[in-house]
Amino acid sequence: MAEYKHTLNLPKTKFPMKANLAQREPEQIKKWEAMKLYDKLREGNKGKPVFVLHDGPPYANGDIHLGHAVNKILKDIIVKSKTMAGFDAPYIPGWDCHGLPIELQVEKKVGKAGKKVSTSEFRAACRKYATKQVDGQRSNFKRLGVISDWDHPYLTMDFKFEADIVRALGKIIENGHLHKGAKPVHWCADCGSSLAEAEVEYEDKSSPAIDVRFAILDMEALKTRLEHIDHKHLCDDVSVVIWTTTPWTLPANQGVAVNPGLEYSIIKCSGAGEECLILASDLVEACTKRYEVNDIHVVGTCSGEALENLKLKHPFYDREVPVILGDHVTLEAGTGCVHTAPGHGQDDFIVGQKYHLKVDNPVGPNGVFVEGTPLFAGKHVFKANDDVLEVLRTNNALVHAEKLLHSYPHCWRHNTPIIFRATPQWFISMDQKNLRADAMKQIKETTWLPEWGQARIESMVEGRPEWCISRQRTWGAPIALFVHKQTEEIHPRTIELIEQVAQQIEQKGIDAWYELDVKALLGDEADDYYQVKDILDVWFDSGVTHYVVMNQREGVEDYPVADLYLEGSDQHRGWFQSSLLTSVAMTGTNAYKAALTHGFTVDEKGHKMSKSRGNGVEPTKLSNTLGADILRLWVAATDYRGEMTFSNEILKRIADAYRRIRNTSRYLLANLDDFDPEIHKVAIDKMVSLDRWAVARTHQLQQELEEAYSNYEFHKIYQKVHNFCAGDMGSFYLDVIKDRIYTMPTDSQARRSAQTAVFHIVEAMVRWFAPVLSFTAEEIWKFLPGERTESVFFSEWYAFPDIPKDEYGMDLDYWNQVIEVRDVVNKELEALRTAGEIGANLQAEVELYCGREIFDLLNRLEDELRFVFITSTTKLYIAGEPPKEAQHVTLSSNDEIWIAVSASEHQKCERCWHYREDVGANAQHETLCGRCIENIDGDGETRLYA
RNA sequence: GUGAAGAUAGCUCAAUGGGUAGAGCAACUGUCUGAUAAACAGUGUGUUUCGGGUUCAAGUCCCGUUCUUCUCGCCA
Repeated sequence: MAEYKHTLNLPKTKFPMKANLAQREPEQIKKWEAMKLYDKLREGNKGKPVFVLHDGPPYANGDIHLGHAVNKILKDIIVKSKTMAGFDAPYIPGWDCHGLPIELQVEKKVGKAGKKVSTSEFRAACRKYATKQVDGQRSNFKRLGVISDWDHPYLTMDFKFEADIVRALGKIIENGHLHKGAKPVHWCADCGSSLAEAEVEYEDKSSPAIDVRFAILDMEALKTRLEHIDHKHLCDDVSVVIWTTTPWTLPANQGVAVNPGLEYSIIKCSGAGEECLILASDLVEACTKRYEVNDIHVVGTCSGEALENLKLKHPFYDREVPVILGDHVTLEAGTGCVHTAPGHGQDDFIVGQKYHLKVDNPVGPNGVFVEGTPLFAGKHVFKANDDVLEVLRTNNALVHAEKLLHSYPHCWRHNTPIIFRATPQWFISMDQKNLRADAMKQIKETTWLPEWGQARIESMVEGRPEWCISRQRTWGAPIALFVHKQTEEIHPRTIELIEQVAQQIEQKGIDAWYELDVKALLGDEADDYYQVKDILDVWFDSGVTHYVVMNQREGVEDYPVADLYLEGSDQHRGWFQSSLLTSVAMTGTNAYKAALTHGFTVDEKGHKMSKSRGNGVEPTKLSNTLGADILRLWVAATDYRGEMTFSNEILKRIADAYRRIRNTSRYLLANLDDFDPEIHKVAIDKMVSLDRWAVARTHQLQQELEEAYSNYEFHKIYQKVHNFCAGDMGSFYLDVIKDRIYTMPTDSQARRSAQTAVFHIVEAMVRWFAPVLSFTAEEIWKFLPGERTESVFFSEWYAFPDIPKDEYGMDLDYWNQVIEVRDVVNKELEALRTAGEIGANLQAEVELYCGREIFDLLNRLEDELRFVFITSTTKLYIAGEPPKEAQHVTLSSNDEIWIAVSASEHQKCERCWHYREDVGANAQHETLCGRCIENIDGDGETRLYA
């Protein structure tokens, strides 16, 4: 039976069907390292136009999560696709290494800096810890197939980097943006440090909400203000009532603010004793209800303005505080009278300055009332709340107390409530040298993708407060300033001194600042100045990577502005902004030409992935089970502009799609087993028409893909490549050419023609998905016939041969029409099959009755039409009188066609499986058709079209 | 609570300046056994989150709603 099977050219390949990615990928990574792929790419691409995607540094702490993987894979896809598009695209990875999260981890191990260990020992431990974290994350990123300069990353803790951070600060000072202030800032008692806006998160907290009497001291003054009301209704005791959720700030109270434009009521309550309370008129009802007093009588009303400068008694200290006016007072909650502690609130501070109120801050850095604070010294503020309540009760100042659940700022690292605390801090001013305005201009000069990113960052920069860059911590770059002990002015030679300090830091790291020989630096002035011991906000570190890396590092040394920054959408508030601000402050222009953002990963319910929800996914674990290419394909397939949904079902679909792409590649390779392009490649104008179509169609798709790559629309690439594999290739072209490749003489032109097309297709295809399925592409690359470079990444998009106008007029449009007819024929064949009359299509014969146009169209294929339909016989007729059993179909061109299908009555050729009349006609080959005999014994058949 | 973005078949994505909602995958059914832990063929599927409005006509424009994500926030 297998007599003729050996005369066929069946597909053959060692390319494995089963991907086995988990095992193969690590081997490939080793090969990339061994061949020094990254270095060779830099060398080989020298002189090409440069494209720089500047890597935003992940924080060097903890294992990478899916979000990290998404970010790095997207960057990798872009860098690789740019490389294949003919750019020199260096990719220097970085890590953010200073900062509190690392300090906290190290504290757990060695104890607090300056207590159990010296600060320099502590810094050494931090450096060691960060190094380890970088190593861990780096191997995780490598495992994802990301190609980058892994051996030479930039670390913000490199001595050179640390020195350059200080230099960057110097540049910003030189440009006049530094500002020293003492306003209240977010303060974390656990950190013992100020926090930036970005380090604050709002969470629900239960606080005491209390109403407190501030008795009016000067009744005569009050009466003067209230001339229009009958004074006899006034009680002896009149109090302004404030409402607060932070009782612990009362010791620092310096006034009570009312809104000048609001109306206030003096109400008389009769209870245990008679008293009068002053409340905003609109809040009287809510307040008295809260106080549970029923018997009330409104004595009179007045504007808030009328109360200005009335003297009040502090509820428990022997202190007179004034009534002051402020527009920030609203009717949203409380009493309309606001307790004002300038040291503990931003509005309080601002309004306090107008009235020259004392900025009292009795709270130490650890959140404990300092020694000498009457009644509360030594108590932690949140614990002191109860004590304050007790004291208020004792002093009969407490009107009401309850619990309130409200949104309250928390430290993003400790997750503990933070406080406002007025301390001397360093700021980058947004306005003293027009930083805000200049940054706003630069935002307009920058491309934001998606577009709404611009509106987002504009609103942020427009409204943000000045940037508090000082931290009272240990592990970070120093604010290397000398401040005059008397004048509090920074040293006049600051810029010069900073450079000298930077040079020392470059040699010894940040410890150089603390071991500094101040005398040597300042000479006789040394005693007049103190050295600032605050460190810089870590956001400053990462914010100046544009200065430290771009324009300095090899590969990007002549390149001051990055083409692209690519981060999660949260970085509008983070790195995009810190980079923008520092860059504008230093140079006047932005550090990047375009900012591209991706969304966050969410689970199948659309909820974000987080540790606490337990719905997170470990990318490394995924790589080691399903393979990094599956993960990469998911990243590419997902429209990252919105949320990126990850679920088991999605992953399953992705794995299915992967198998389809892989298998298509495998089949293409299998048909090239005996093909050597040097010897067998058929010139494009000598190819069979259908093969030329296949090349043209592939070329057309490549153009679409190149555009999608340059627009960073990877999900389109996924869709198009997949559809190409399943549609154009699987269900049409590859199915049709089987007959030619399998049954025609090995070296026949028509067979080599098909192989030539397959060769062009796989050459193109392997490049298309190399940026995404890097491991698989590399694997295919090795199986491709012909001379090969070491890696697919040394090549650019495939250069197709110029396709001449088809001599038979069979262009893309032509074949699209044929395919449409093929589809309707297939439907009829399916009906025949369902009826049990045929099995395979080759068992069928087809008769088509059509109008002149379609007839001419199909007739151009002559007898080869049957190969396009994969049927044994196809006959064409001018419509006339179609038989009754013929199915009538209207094509999209409005042309009509009648289709009659039937099972063939002929014998099946053992070799080509067609059912032909001439099977058995030749006595020497009783089971073969004439075509097969010609193909094995004769010169072989001729094919022109399909 | 603010601002922004999104919500279209089970999944991933489409749908030019408003004109009968489309692909692929999955599912199901069948075929083949010369891509075989494959391949081919055929078959459905949607109150386009929901509710209004404008219009001859709305996934598309307007108003509102719900949910999600990012973001902001002195409830003192």
